[in-house]
Amino acid sequence: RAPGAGLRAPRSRDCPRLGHRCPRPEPSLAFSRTHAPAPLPCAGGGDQLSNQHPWEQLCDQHLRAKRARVESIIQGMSLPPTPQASDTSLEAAFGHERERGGEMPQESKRKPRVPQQGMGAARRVAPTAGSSHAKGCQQLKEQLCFLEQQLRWLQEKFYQVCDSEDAAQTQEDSETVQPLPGKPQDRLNKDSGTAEDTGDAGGLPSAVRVLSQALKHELSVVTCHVVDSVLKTLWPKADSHIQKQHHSPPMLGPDARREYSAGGKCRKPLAKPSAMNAPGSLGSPETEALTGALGKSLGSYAASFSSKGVRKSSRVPSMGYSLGSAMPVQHSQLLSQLLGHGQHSPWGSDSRESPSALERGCPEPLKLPWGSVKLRSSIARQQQHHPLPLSPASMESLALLPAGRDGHGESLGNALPLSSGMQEALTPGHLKKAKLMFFFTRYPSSTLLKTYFLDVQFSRCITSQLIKWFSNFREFYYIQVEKFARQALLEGVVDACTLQVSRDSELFRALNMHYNKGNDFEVPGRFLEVASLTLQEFFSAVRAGKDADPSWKKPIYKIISKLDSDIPEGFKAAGCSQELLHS
DNA sequence: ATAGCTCCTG
DNA sequence: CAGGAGCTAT
Repeated sequence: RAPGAGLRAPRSRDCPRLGHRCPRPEPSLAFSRTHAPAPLPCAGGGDQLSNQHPWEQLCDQHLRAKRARVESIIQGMSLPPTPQASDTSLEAAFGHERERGGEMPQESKRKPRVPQQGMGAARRVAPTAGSSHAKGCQQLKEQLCFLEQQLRWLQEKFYQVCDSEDAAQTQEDSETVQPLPGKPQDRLNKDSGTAEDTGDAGGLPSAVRVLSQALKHELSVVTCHVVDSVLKTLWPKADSHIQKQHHSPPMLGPDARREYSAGGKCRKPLAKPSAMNAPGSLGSPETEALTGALGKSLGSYAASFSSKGVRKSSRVPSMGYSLGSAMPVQHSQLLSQLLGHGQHSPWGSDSRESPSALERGCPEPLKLPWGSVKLRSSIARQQQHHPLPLSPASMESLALLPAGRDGHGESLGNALPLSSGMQEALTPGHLKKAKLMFFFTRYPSSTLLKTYFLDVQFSRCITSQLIKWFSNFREFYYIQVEKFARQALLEGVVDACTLQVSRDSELFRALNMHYNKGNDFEVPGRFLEVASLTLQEFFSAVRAGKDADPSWKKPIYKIISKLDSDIPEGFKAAGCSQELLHS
């Protein structure tokens, strides 16, 4: 592969460009083998392995595909783990896929096309030796990141179901209400611990319990596989160490997991070796992977929101499809747990109290009639029987659930996630979110987009539409900047450096008006820097008369394309889009 | 051959 | 913001 192609690699399209409205969504989204992480743990028709749970089959296949991909990537890499290895550690995977300054050669973002005429000999960003390895790492990072987000998404969905279930039961049974209505893990433990206790007439609780176990199992299995293969890939030495304890990948014993945890720096990025991840801690690898990756999450995001007024706090996207204000405490707890605060993430506590869930391999849930028990329907029923104060967005999200789509013969693609709220169309909330994301990234890769719009079922149309959005954003952005650059020139500005975009400047207001209409998001300072630089570049170019060249903007685009920064993790939150909508 | 970009238009 | 044309790199 050519050196510069790194991030953009994962593509799997086979039909010409599409507008934003597809006549019909392709039935099998099944991200082809070229695509990195499939958005769903379900890819492939999965008819073999009939003794396995459908989920498990799908996941297995998915895993095999992923493994194959990883291995092929590795083969393509010149093996010597360069010093970059430390840099390409998993940390980067969950952090900065692009560092400022573009010192990562493999991070070839969209290379703005070199002008057909102007720029002459295309000057690439000299990606050289080792770039293929780094590129491979980069891909792995993105894959991991993406997969991890999927897991997180599932996790969130799962707890939403638990919450609604729990709320309903407390009402029905008139249970003595404790000060705190019970944390998620409490419910979980109750569910998975006591065998048939909660099973009631409706059958829903038991279904949820079974689902809980299945989910936990699947998540842990998948995560283990992925982490394992990545480790194998990047640190062959560590691999040999690990394999001693870790022969049968799917089921990890507690010891193995502990060892695995202590496995060292490889995982450090996933979970900072602090309190909750102390070597002796019982957190399973998957737990730490999740919590760790979430760790740097909403804090920074929350900080990004302006703090005028108490109300602002509610603007921090919380759990999607929240069931209203009925259980604010639970939700905030849930949120903080998902973010890895406190030593017990839901999953961690689960593996502590009932590690058996992992070890026994819980075959029981495998017999669950998945077709009949849908998360969605359980939520819906909940809503009917116990109408909770639903925000419009929540209603919307429910309304958009693929309820009546049965006509499609729903193939593999949407087995679980779709049934629990995956959307096949982009909503105004998504648009708003995308606009805010523009403050951080002007040139998001499709992979990145998939990572941040977890609640949408990606298809080529969706991808194209999102890309088109950002293209439109850029267009507006550049037009505005150019306008102000020319204006400055006319006003007699001489030194480009004096052109700085502040929050007071008109340019900023124009931009802010478009991307942040309600002005309820505090635009990151970094964006101001980027805007300033763009302004200066335009100014200088125009002043130098470069605008005579039809493609005079390309070099500027190229510069700006390197200035993308990380998007706060909070934007990945499931309900982010909806929350933003009425903020 | 095509994904993704810009440019232009409505 | 979407659609389409045209271009480029892969």
